[in-house]
Amino acid sequence: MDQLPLDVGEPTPKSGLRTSRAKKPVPLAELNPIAAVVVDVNVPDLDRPFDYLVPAKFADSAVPGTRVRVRFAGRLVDGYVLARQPESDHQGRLSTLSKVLGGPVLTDEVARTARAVADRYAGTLSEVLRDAIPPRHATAEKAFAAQEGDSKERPTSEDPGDAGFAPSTDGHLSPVWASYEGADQLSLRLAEGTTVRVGLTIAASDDPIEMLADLVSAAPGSAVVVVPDATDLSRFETVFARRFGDDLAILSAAESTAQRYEQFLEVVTGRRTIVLGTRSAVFAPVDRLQLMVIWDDGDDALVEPRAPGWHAREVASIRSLGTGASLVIAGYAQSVETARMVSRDWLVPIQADRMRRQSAARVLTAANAVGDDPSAASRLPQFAWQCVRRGLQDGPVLVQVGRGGYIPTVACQQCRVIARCPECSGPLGRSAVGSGLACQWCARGVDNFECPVCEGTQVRAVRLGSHRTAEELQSAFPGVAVRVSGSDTGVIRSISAEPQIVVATVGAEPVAAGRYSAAVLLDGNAMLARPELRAEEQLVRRWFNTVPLVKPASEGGVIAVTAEPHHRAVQALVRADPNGWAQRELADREATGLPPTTRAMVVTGAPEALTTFLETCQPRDSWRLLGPSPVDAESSASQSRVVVLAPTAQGAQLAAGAKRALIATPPVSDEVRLRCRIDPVRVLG
DNA sequence: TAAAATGCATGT
DNA sequence: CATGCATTTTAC
Repeated sequence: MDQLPLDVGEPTPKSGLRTSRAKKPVPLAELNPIAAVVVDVNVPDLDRPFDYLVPAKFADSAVPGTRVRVRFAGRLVDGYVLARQPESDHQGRLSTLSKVLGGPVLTDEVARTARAVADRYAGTLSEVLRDAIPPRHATAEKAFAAQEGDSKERPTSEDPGDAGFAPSTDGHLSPVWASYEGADQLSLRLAEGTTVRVGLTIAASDDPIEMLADLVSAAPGSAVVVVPDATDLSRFETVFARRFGDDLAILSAAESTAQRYEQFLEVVTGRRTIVLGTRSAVFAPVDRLQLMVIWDDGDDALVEPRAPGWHAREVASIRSLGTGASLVIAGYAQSVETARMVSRDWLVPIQADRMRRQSAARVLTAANAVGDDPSAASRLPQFAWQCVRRGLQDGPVLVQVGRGGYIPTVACQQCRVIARCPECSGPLGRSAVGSGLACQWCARGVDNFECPVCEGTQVRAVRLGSHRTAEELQSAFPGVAVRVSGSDTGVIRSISAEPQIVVATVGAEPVAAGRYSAAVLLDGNAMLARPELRAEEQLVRRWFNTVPLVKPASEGGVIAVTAEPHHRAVQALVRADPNGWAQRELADREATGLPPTTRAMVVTGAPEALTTFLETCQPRDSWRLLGPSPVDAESSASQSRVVVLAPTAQGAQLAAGAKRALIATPPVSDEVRLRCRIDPVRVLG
């Protein structure tokens, strides 16, 4: 309002410096001389496009989606052109694009998806784009451009007559799908190109990779398949490479920068239409996206560790909503989030019929043990020993153990149910002050504990035993090779079909040629006792991921579970009913108001900063605030943590409030940065 | 985030 | 009412 910008060339008395530095005017692009640019500056305040003048020399190269360098706040920064416009509504002086780097890499659709993801997680667009677009590799780009120029017969994805790849099925799926009710509908809708969203639970006896490849084949358009890690990726790649040939691109951060960027360019130019990759591949800029598949969405590797910490499943969901692309969330187990999407009719559940599910390895528990078993309470009860012994008669045996470590939590002395906070149902632990108990989530003190199950008033500490399992087994089976697989001792990928014992920590189970003849799942009780909100969920998922490693019941495959036989997690395994377990867990979360039935936000930082944050955030009455409670920071600065639980219907308000608060909270220099995460992996505990 | 603009206490 | 340093504002 006050000092309106003066006409070009007219010097102001007080801006002599600027005038003397001003460059001679550069001719501008005739058409749409303004570029809206998202600058790579990660400040919540600056999370909006900035307008720049497009010089004539960039008129044709600075198209939407291209990487540019611009002068911003005195610095040269990277950015992307979001759009070209005839004019700007910016009142001040516009700067000029400094450089254009390569061709377009950011499609309009990915930009919109990334914007929605940033909004959902109270992050910035530039943060999300950093995840969505791999770092530029100039050499790879040059090589790619040269190669593109050479090949005259560039495969046109528009051309329906292109015989390079024809769907191997005419909307018909392979026979394995026969036991999956609703699969015909699914393939039909994929073939005709209508939107379908599915929660797919795969039975242990079936091959998920071939099945998911079937779905990709059934869909005539582009597909993106996301797996959690490099191990899954290589298994999928073997099958996908065979089935999709040159249409397949692999997007993974494990590749070299050059390879990764080359694959990305193949995708963004539309030369490859089927993408297989790890979490960031969920943003793959394929041409006419038709199908997204997320494999094993309960795996935490699908969460981007850097801010704003998006989950590939949620990104896929957002992208599906924005584009109408079909969505398949598949796994041997069903995550609670997926169960929720099913219960909200956002996903259609598809799973194998009971007969097919029951065809997997038979599950034994202590309840199956005959007569009194004196060792039933020990770490490796008698029926588990027997399971190992019998298994060794015709193949390898897997012994799955939980991670070691002390668990500072308490359980009912009598019935061993975990002691929980009557207020927020967080786990109770020994209070740091005094001798009482305190909630580890909301810091509420609990003086008079009463077990809601058996009314006991005494508690006991729960801890994991040390991992002597391998030695114990070795001395019990002297002639047998006992190998250990774990992140500390080294992970074994695969083993032969020879009789041997593999002791593996959860998540490090090798694949056995011809499958294991038996498996023993240990430490279930201790893992079920962990204070984390998602401990049981992770255990159930791990168990269901282990079943396929063991021979089916028809070949004598047996799995022994040492955890409490009547626990619903064990029952789910016995009955091969992961969906039922997820439904019940969901109902519990609903009853206690915990995620995913509520949207969670975890804020950590200096106590004063937290106060400011919460004020600006304007929590509604329907939101629950847990804490602030002190967090045991390794650094000397005192840190607190607040957990905010809001109804998911108010997720947008929560994120918007968080963003407002992040802007308002002064960037306390030196102090520990205020951190805010929405729906983090570790919500509570 | 980094520079510019503003604010505030201090000293002449 | 300059001067220096801290805090706030702005960024095309």
